[in-house]
Amino acid sequence: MAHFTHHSEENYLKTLFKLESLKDKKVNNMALSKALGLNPATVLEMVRKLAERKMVQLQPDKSIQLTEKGKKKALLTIRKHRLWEVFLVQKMNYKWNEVHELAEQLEHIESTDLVDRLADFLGNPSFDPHGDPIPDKKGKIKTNISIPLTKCEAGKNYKVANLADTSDAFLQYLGKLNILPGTKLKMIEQYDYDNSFSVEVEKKAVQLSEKVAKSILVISA
Amino acid sequence: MAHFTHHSEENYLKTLFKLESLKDKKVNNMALSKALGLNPATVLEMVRKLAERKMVQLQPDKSIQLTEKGKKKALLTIRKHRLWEVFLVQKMNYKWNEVHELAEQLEHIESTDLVDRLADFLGNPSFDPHGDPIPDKKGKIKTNISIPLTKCEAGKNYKVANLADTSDAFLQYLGKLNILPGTKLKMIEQYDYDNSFSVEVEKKAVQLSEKVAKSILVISA
DNA sequence: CAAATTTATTTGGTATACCAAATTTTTATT
DNA sequence: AATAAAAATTTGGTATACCAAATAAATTTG
Repeated sequence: MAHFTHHSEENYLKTLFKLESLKDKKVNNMALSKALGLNPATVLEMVRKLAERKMVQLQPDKSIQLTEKGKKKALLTIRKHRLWEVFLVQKMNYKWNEVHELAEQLEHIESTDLVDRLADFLGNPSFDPHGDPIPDKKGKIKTNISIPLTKCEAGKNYKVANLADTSDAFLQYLGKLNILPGTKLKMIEQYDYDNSFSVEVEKKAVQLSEKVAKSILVISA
Repeated sequence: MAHFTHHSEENYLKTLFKLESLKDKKVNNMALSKALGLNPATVLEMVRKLAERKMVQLQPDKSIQLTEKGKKKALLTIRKHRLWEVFLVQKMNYKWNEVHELAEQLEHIESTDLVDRLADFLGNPSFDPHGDPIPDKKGKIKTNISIPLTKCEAGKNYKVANLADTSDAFLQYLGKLNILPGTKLKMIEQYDYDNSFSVEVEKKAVQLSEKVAKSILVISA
């Protein structure tokens, strides 16, 4: 019985990794607690255990930093999560917005071998259904720093790097909007109403649904 | 965070179900403890909780019996386990004897919907890679009481009911041995040496490898 | 049937992972 | 710098799921 020994460890590391890479702001106990939805006392206790296990380092200024070991484990957990998401969408016919909870469970299955086989089975995808990149076996994320349009900041300029959906229908639709790999665009804003986006392409405003936006991968420009 | 609330519950119920259906001997605390590999004190404690949850009933003679509710949950857990085993063998290319541990983890994923989709994805198989029957969505096991030859008792007579492997190669091989659905045979013994079997078919002894035997499903005769 | 053995049960602990309510420390803010 | 606010930390608990060792009850057996 594989005693879920460090089942929650993966959640802490994953969350920590996301917080670290999100902003360049240092991660403190409060931020981590909020992100995990747990009591700060609990989180502090756990972080100390993670420090004993050399997964994180508690800096003198009380910020929490992943060690290389911790970062690697975080990335491998993210890999598992995202591959299972691809599986759920591609093979189990879930919609991309329905899979998070289930992937959250599946990511804790302990077997790197299974994950690698799963990756092969799925055709070694580089992106999950949300457009987020999937780390490789060694925990390396494609240095391809492209992000889906859904994660862009208003007012900034980007260049289309890649498309997560390569179906004809999608490509033709984008073609009509004059969007293709290489196109320069500027994020205007996201509308709360339907989560759609407004972007500027060749001096003209274009409306993009969330579904479309998440499949357009861009890099800063 | 789905607190694995009754993660171990499934193990207890599953094990209990297997013990109950194995022999018609009643299941006591000792037997269950041994089967689970846990301390009797632990098991007693847990069984009492299961009784509170109406999953089992503690009989006056101290035997432990599954309620209908408990039996159903046990069967649904077994369903999950066996479907994941099929997935691991058919899609992840594991060998049938390598999948138990992993299925043990996967069976605890909470989502009946996923299990049903998985079943569809796998073509709604009736047997797992070991030849054990897979309960349906409602927890019903095919009343088809056939068991793989690997589970037969020496000296008893059986009739071939079904084949778990329907590949041409397998059918042709069996054909040469004069074994096909309907054939009557008698189990002689299993050899520890290579786990192969000796059975009597039409008064002649026939040697069957474990691999072959597990795909031959029989009923008592 | 009484002793021996096996089961069941109780008791006192452990580890993990949580929380709420202080309290202390740090960081603003005026 | 003094105070207010925020963050960190401590303290005392909880629930789950385990265990070992002691005791009690039931069963077997000579």
